[in-house]
Amino acid sequence: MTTVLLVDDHPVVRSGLRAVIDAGDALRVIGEAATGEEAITLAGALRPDVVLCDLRLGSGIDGIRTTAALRALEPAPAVLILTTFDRDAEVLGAIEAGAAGYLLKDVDPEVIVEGIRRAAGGDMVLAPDLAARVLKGMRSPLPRLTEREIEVLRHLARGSTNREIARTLFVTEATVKSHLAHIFTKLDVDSRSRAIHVAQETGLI
Amino acid sequence: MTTVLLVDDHPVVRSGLRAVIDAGDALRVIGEAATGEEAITLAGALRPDVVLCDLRLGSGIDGIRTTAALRALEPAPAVLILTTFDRDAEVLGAIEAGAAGYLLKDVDPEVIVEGIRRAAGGDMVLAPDLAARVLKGMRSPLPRLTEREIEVLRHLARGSTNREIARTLFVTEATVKSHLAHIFTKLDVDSRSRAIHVAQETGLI
DNA sequence: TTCGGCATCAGCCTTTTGGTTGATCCTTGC
DNA sequence: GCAAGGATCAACCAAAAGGCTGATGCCGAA
Repeated sequence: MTTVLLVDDHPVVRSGLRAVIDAGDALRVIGEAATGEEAITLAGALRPDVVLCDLRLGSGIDGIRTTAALRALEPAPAVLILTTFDRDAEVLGAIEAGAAGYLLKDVDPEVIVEGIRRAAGGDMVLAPDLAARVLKGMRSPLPRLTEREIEVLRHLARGSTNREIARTLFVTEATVKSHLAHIFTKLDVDSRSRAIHVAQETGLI
Repeated sequence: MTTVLLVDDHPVVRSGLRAVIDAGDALRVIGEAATGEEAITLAGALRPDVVLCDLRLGSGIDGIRTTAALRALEPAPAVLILTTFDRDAEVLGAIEAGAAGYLLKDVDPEVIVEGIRRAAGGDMVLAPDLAARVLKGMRSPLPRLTEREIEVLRHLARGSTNREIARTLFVTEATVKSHLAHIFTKLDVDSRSRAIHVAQETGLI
């Protein structure tokens, strides 16, 4: 019997997953968590074979950080990411954090069950096109942004001006412009609006 | 016995809702639809008392249009909107389309069951702060944008420059700037980035 | 028909952004 | 220790964006 811990901030989704998973004989849900913190605690106590974890967990730590923390446990559960969109940045981030793969939320129940069984068996569970990229060692077409750049990007997406960003980050406008120039180059755009768009499209923020 | 039709493009969410709703004695799920079109067909055939409908339905018509079509049926089911965010524009749009209210997906199962029961009884089901605005006859605090302005806003959100927007809409940059000035005034912002942010926050686009 | 809202455009001016180049200081890895 | 990458800053220039005022044509409601 493969044991499963569910992590999703929506009770309804948890109920649905539980119904789907417990329907068969091979899998059993042994716990539910609404937040990443809770998931880590519960996983330590319950020692599930597989953790099925939503990428977005409302407030608190996100699915990627949760994955990293879960994989640091001993024994480490297989972590399967549940997501609505197969956005490059986040999914690949989760895989880099040690996830065994991801499932799209809009697939049929059987696919979810099958995915969990494969993850428990040590397989990678990925959509074909993404699997190809991962196996070829390519990260997403988007270069990595540094932490600071992501931070600036977030402020950008809130509509902040360079001056505002500079003030909040306690740096000069020159520094902000420098970060932005790097961000633009990496994202291959030439305006803040388009940077915001690309960042949102790719799940960078 | 109150009958319920579920409309959500995610099978897992439907399973969860079914489990939650069928758990009690008062409600019974009599059908599930993955799209708005399917929902309208099924509602006509099954005549549910309440339709629980996700606001976002992937491809095809959205929750608002679905609501409008459902309310045009005879007899019309009570339509309860399911959503992740209580974004003004969309939720109010759904209510204008005849929805009996909305439920946030992250509430507890009991709240959902209670909401369905109240909707079946003809009540409005709204979060307190929004209820206040609706009852006071106020639409959202945001002024209405014209169609053209929304159109410009959409291009804006894709990161287009004024020149690009002008070209695609076959007008001059002066016109685009004029529309933008109106948009900025109405949204109470002073930059395109912030306009994008506000528009996304409020579900305007 | 007159008025208001909407879409269209123009000119002028200031501010903000973006491009470029180059520099310093730190940390980390080899 | 040195190279590489990252964060920080500066100065200069060109382009884009934004603020303001005002004008025209169209349409529908009062």
